[in-house]
Amino acid sequence: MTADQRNAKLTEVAQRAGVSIATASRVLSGRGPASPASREAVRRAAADLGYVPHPVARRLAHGDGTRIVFAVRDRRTDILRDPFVTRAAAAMSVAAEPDGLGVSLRRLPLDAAAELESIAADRSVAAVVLAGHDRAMLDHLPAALRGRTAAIGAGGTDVDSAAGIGALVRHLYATGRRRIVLVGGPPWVAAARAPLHAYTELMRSAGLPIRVVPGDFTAARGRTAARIVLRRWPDTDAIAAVSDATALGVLQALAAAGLRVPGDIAVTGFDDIPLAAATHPALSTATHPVELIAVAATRAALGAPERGRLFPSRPVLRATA
Amino acid sequence: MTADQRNAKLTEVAQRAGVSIATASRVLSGRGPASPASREAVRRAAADLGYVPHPVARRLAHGDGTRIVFAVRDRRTDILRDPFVTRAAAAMSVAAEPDGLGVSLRRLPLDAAAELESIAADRSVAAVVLAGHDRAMLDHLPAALRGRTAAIGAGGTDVDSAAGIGALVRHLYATGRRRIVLVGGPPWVAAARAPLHAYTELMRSAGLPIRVVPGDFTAARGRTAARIVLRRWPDTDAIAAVSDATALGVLQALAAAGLRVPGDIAVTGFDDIPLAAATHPALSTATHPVELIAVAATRAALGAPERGRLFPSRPVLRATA
DNA sequence: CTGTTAGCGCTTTCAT
DNA sequence: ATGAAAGCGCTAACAG
Repeated sequence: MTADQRNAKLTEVAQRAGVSIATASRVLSGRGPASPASREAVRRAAADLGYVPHPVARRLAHGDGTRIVFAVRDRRTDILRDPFVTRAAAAMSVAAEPDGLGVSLRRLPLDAAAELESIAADRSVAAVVLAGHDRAMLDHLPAALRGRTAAIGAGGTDVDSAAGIGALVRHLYATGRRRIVLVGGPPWVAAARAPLHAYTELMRSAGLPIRVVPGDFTAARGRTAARIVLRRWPDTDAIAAVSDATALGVLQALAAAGLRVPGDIAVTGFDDIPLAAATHPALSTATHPVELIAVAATRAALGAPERGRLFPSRPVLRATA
Repeated sequence: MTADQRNAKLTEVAQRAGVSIATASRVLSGRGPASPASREAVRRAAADLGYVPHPVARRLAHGDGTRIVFAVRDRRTDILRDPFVTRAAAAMSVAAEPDGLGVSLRRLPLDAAAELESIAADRSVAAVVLAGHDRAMLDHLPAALRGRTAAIGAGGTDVDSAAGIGALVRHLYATGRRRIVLVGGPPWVAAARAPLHAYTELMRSAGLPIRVVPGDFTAARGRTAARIVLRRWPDTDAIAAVSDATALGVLQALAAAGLRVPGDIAVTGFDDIPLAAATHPALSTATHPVELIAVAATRAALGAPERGRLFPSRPVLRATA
């Protein structure tokens, strides 16, 4: 590999291989026919010259974009700093790297019609990954985005949160808890429906009271929610939150209220964030393979076949329940 | 704004405005002269057609890339899932979005010469942001990368960790601690030098023993480090870690050893991660504006003037010290 | 100030 | 199987 100063271009490779630029292109891009002979010649020439194709030129000729937009719908303006979002975005940035694609992060307001329209019109966008969406959003996607959009959450690639939360609630029940409160997700997020449904069904079939406080996945909301719970249902003996951050907020508020965990009240989270194991008492929760999901969604957005896969969630029982 | 089906191209805008494509380009790209008259005509035509420039074509003509590579040098293979990295990457993804640039994440081995060379040869790369680097790396940057590379950490954009750690150590001293151990960063990271130096100087000038255990910013290493400390220097009355994750690991190990914090041993972290406030006891630490730093580095890599800025770190005293 | 004319580097018909 | 040539959409010398 005779490393060259300036990057060689396709013309030079073709010249050196003694073929036309068209043939060189066919060989190097892997599309179209080429005789074994010229195939070999081009390969060697490219290697000799240390040829690196120009991805931008390639994409322009193809007519496709150079970046993946991860668009997160949320009312919180700081949602793009949320650990779930940053983890997913980072995983996407890793997954798309080999393709020469970068990822851009955008927040979408609850009504995102206009934003989606402008994203669709931006020719630098290769694909879009959505999160925090509702059904309407998925159904009214701009035509130009169809076929190159994937969603994380309900209707797309998601964690099997129903199974995860279900397992935790069942565990709470099995360990004697009967007044179990769910601190759920935001009502306007489609993905919040599944765990809520799982909880509701379990409680109903066990003949137990259904007690739900809506949340927003934050620790701050967890603190507030816990206070609401204590005031509204003083006999509560377990709180299941749909996010670890929320659960930690709950733990704080309970401690401040002088309650012992799990003695007085058991607490569970969801996500199994790294720090869930590092707190006192260590949090019982269920796994959430965010990175795997983000990568799957990215591939789906880029046209990979399998869509709408549900990733398993496994309960991790530590000290709080 | 007569929204059009297909994206209009510059030719059509020029045609509609009654000027040449060159003039239209000059007006729309903002470079080069143009009479107020044609300026206005082009603007209006573009608006009428809902013209959105083709960023990829633009970049090809300009000869510059379409993505920012955030390259993190570390021996840990899972470094790209580290909260610091994901936070920084996400912030960069937000910052670069308006420019139509995406970000890609890559891990670099300790000796990254070859990788940097290949990044330099990749024409899709607009700029590079480095982290976890050492001096040699910065000095031997491929020529093609000079002028479009910025670093997070020593020699680049960084938090003033010396001031932050210094303030915490001084606080420990002021509250009566005399056997203060530092759990530092990895020796092969340039950015780990500053806090170590700050600690060492303070201890030396106070006539106190210098006790350092190298770390790697992880909670696991914090646990190990704490055990080492207890064995090696049983009289230790304070442990200052250079990362919150590490400090949490330290807290765990101390709790497991039956020691009370801050009664027996005070503990401080660094970063002020959101969960630092949510643990029991709440962690005393110092702020680390990761997002601001990442954005500044991104701009620097893209050619903004100001480089090598140091961002302030403010102590946040909670319960552990 | 403005239009003409080459590119930017690669892909892809369309003949041969 | 292969080459010539026409784009992909925009930018930037270079004359006027």
